Amino acid sequence: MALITKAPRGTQDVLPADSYKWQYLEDTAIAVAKDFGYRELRTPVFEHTELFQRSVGETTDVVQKEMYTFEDKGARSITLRPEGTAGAARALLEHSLHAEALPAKICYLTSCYRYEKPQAGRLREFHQFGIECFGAAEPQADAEVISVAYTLLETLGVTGVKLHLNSIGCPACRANYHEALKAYFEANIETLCGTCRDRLDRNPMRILDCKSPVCHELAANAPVMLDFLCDECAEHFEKVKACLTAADIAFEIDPHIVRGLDYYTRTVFEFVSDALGAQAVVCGGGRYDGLIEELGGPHLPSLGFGMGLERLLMILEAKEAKMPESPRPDIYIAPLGAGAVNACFAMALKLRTGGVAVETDLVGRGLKAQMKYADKLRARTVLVLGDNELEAGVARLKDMETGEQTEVSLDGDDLYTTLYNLSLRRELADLNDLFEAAVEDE
RNA sequence: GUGGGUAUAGCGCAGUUGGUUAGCGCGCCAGAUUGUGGCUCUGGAGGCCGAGGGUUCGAAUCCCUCUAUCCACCCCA
Repeated sequence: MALITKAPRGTQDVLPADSYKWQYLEDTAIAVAKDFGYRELRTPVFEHTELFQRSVGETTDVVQKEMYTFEDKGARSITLRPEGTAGAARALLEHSLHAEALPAKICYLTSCYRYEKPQAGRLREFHQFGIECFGAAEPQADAEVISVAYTLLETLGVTGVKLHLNSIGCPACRANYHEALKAYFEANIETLCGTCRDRLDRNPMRILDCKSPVCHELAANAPVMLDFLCDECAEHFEKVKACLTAADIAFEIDPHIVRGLDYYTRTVFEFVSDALGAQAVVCGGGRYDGLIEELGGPHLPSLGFGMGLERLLMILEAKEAKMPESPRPDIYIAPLGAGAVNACFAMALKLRTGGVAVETDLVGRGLKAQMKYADKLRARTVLVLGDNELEAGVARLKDMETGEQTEVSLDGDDLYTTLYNLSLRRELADLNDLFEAAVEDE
């Protein structure tokens, strides 16, 4: 296929047949965040390149090889955001949001861009829901942020997801640990696989995760980060765990979690799904107590998470979680004969203004074809309007599920009332379904 | 960046050791039913067989190159 009719590599269109699912995800995420006091922040798709170099970290893969960076016509180096936290932190400082009551709690829905090789659950343009809690040092903040992700997943009916938790300490205890880890692996350097020898300098903690059997065996006896935490970090971690336990949020300690962005400190966590293949992390986040200072702001201990929306949707579909139905017309109005066209148009407009979803003919189909079309659209009802009906002022409204026809008057609000009653009955039925589902869950 | 699989109609697929006009299912359009959908039947439209090059009398089929896509490594959401 010619390039001109092909979306760029690693990007996806959300088609009209699926967009309602995205609206559902986004609406639910924002609603849950709102209950926890997180208000939406919108930041630009692109930022100054330096922002990401400083916050994400010069040595990370994301900065070194995955950013979409270009020079604009004013000779500025610009980068499409590879993640959401940096822009949020920048906006916080630029508008002094931290000068208002602390903590500053924000959430966002953003597209992110990374030049990677696409595979299952990994795109070059992907979408994140995220939250950030700026200026909250207490362990309850860690638990709260985690509980937002937890609650969202619960609300969406996601199953098969586990919370993995770790603490990577502060820069001081982490340095000690890295030394111990390096010493351990260097003593066994001949046994390590090729990739792990490379990792030794850059990110020794990655070796713990290596799939090669030799490295795996070595890793089993390697020193564990949690043993190297300083007193403050250890205490903080204990309190986070206690807080989660008190709230019945299950977690498992996973000493292998290593966030790939430099700004993380202390608590790090991942929500891992069993439905995703190799890219199993649907949500990842943690604490970043040093980031705001790094960007020239005050000392402002903070934390947050990012949740991959494409991955989230993949899970919902794999697990066949309950989602709303795709939208459908309440009524299809079929004009019959040239004389009825304008009357149909006027009636459609009047109903639409009153909040009814109406479809009518735009392509000159015959009646039979219109019925088929209405069926395809899954219209709940059909009203045929021809000369007879217009003259009599009365038409028959057909219920497309039962085939039953009800007489309605065309003048006055008879039709509107009938449709209203139908939709009311429908809503009551939906409520009933919800109720029954809730009872089943008990 | 490294590896492996795949590429035929809008979608899902068949196409035998190379052989004449490339098929099937679903979907789309129309008719059977002159004012009523779903079921059935009939007909129709829709393809540079991913792109370029090569071998051959002849290529969807064999060879080479490229591209796209999927999966995995790596990395992360």
